[in-house]
Amino acid sequence: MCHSFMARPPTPGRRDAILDAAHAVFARKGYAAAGIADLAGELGIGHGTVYRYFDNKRDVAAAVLDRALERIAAVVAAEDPGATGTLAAYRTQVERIGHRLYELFAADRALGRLVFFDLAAVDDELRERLLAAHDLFAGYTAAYLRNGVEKRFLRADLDIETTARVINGMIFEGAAQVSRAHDPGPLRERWISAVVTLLFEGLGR
Amino acid sequence: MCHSFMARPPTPGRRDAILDAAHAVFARKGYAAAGIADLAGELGIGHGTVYRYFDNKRDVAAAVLDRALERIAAVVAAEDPGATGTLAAYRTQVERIGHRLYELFAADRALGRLVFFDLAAVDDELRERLLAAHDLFAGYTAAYLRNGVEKRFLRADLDIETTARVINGMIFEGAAQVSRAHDPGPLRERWISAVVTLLFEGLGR
Amino acid sequence: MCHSFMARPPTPGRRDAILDAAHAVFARKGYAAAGIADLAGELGIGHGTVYRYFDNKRDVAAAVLDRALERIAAVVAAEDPGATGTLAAYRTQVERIGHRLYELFAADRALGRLVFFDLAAVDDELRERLLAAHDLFAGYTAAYLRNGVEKRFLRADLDIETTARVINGMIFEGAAQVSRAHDPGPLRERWISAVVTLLFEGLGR
Amino acid sequence: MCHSFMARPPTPGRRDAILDAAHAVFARKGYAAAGIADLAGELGIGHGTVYRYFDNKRDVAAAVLDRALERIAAVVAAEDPGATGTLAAYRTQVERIGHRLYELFAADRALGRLVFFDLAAVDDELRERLLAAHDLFAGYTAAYLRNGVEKRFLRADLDIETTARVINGMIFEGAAQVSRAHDPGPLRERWISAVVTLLFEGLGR
DNA sequence: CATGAATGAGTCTTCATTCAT
DNA sequence: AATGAATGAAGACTCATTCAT
Repeated sequence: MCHSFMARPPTPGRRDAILDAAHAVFARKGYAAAGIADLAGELGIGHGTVYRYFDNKRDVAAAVLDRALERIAAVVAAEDPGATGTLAAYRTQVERIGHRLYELFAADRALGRLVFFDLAAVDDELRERLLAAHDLFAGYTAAYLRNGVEKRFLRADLDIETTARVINGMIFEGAAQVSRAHDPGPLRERWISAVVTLLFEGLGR
Repeated sequence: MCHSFMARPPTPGRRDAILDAAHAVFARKGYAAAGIADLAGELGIGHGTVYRYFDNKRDVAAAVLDRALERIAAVVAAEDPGATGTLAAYRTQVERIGHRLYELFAADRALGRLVFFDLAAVDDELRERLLAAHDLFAGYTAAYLRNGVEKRFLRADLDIETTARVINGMIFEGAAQVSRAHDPGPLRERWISAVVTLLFEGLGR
Repeated sequence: MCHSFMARPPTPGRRDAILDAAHAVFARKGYAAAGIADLAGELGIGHGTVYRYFDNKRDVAAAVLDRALERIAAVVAAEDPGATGTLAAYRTQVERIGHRLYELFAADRALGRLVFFDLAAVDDELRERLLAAHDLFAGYTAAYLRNGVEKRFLRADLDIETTARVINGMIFEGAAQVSRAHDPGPLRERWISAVVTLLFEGLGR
Repeated sequence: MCHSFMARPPTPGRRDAILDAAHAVFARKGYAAAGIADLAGELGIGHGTVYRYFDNKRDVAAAVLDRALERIAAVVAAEDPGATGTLAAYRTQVERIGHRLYELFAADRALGRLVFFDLAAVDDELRERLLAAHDLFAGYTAAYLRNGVEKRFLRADLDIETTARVINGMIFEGAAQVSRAHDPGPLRERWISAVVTLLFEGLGR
């Protein structure tokens, strides 16, 4: 007998599976060139099914972006900004965060392309969401800096807000490079080393 | 001599006018949402006319990107990497470049959106072109660093290539911020100051 | 068994319906002047639907041509070239084929216009396909002639290949005339009679 | 001084030159695919110039068709239908016409493609013009047949009108074959021979 | 007369979205 | 819930034609 009148609940995990597929396909073909049929084809499901889990294509992109940003935020937020009390300890903390971040982008080559290139071009709202994440990340970095200033191991005259963004700019440019690289391994080490040297030792002799 | 039989020559500046319009429209609506008719409408010309100067929509975007990158390159390349012999002089040089760059992005608010968000998403080839420009800009910065190392006012153990990209990351993140800001004036000063402080004085006390 | 989750299957006969419509519309307006919207309008379907069954407009024309040629080939191939052993029997066979062929073109007035005028002008490849059909039809006619020569009721010195095409030329010119005629009835009889007289009795007294 | 106010007469021969170019280009690319710019490009003139000699593209095609049909008519009409008094003389006359006709199509390979394929598909009116030419040619052939019947060297019971078209069908199918052939030489001889044999000796033994 | 820059009507084609099954 | 057939809005692009020079 046919049970079509019973509302079957959404297939568990299907939403995530669609986001995984979208993550891969958007990164491979670009958002504009990727079709809903491509996402569905990647999963072997009917493309109408995508619309049971998302309102429209843009909605999928928004969710992909959100998930990507959450993964980055998880790395950034994993440390406690108030946990360090010395410059050396902060340096170690920065190195640790850097390693985890570059690990993330090295492990998922699609991530960088999505976050740095494709999804911000979808529409104004998504670009704002990306920029809001930048603000969030800058807030985290600022918290580290503020802690350092308060604990007196960082310069008292730092423009904390701006310096936080400066530092994030260095780091995310590095993430972008790691995403591009054929072999991200050596690049990652060099990048972290360059950032840390600059931050803690400066350019001059 | 009789010119009465000569056809109307290509309208001088028409190609540039189309690129100007495209620059504005792509930045306002985004590349995907902007139609050829929007570009033509902006200029009050027939949309078929656009196709006399460009092969297709993507070709317009490519030219817009190239022009944008050339304007940035002109700023980056305006200084002589070998011109400085002391750390103080180099610091002044960095401040000068920073001012000109932020001036550029402050004066043309569309520029940042195009270069940092929209045009890289058009297709693979444009993204590669943008990345090639990054490489080029990194090369310029590296030349400054190399000069400093040779002249002994910068640390001998610098990873020049990577540090160049780190520095560019800081600067271009700043340009992106200036592009976003409602009032870029104060932001620009703070940013340059933060970058310069970091480069030449470091985070620590 | 429960089929409630099955999508709607491809509408049976839809492809043929589109070809029927295209057959009519191409013959009425000509291939170039007919739009995909005309085909769809003829059927009361959305014009996007046409693209679910055909790659593009030219592809529709190719299928229309193939179907038309198959219908002609079915008539030409209905008889057995080796079935006759006397000149009189062959004459009867020729009359039978002629009747069926002219019947086909009289019943479907569009067929002649498509095959003789419109579809060969679509592009080189369709013209080649039409010429290949001519070759095929000439092969059939040649088989009849070869049978006649072998069975000694036709002249031994016939240039079979060329004569086959000569005969087909007569017949298809007749088909073209029948297609044009307002009332094909009498024309058909006169034509078959003229062809048969010429073939079996000659011009002279 | 500039004399642009004086109406300069049309460049002599320019109209024919355009028709020559159109003849070649239409045959090479097909009417639909050929642009006015292609015609002008072939001649090295501005494409606006074409409009000084023709109202529009279709008008060019019409003139090309007319010229082509006139060249064919000239061959068909070169003989005097009443000039022969015996079957043998008529046979010779037919051979002579055939040779000249195939000579025409062999010398100008474009002619067949234009007349048999491309130009009839331009629009209804051009197709009618082609069919009118067929009628005209049939009239000539009928005049030969009528002469033969009157002079008693052809069968009295001939359906002259229809037989004339049957014969023309044979001949023009031959012309189409000659147009297609890489080397029309041998084909031409075989074709004339086949037609003449059929007309004057028949298929049977 | 000759030119070719400009135009925009017209069409094909794509694909996100809907919805009957 | 799942499917994929159907839809049609939307837009890129072509090119015949016009007309200022």
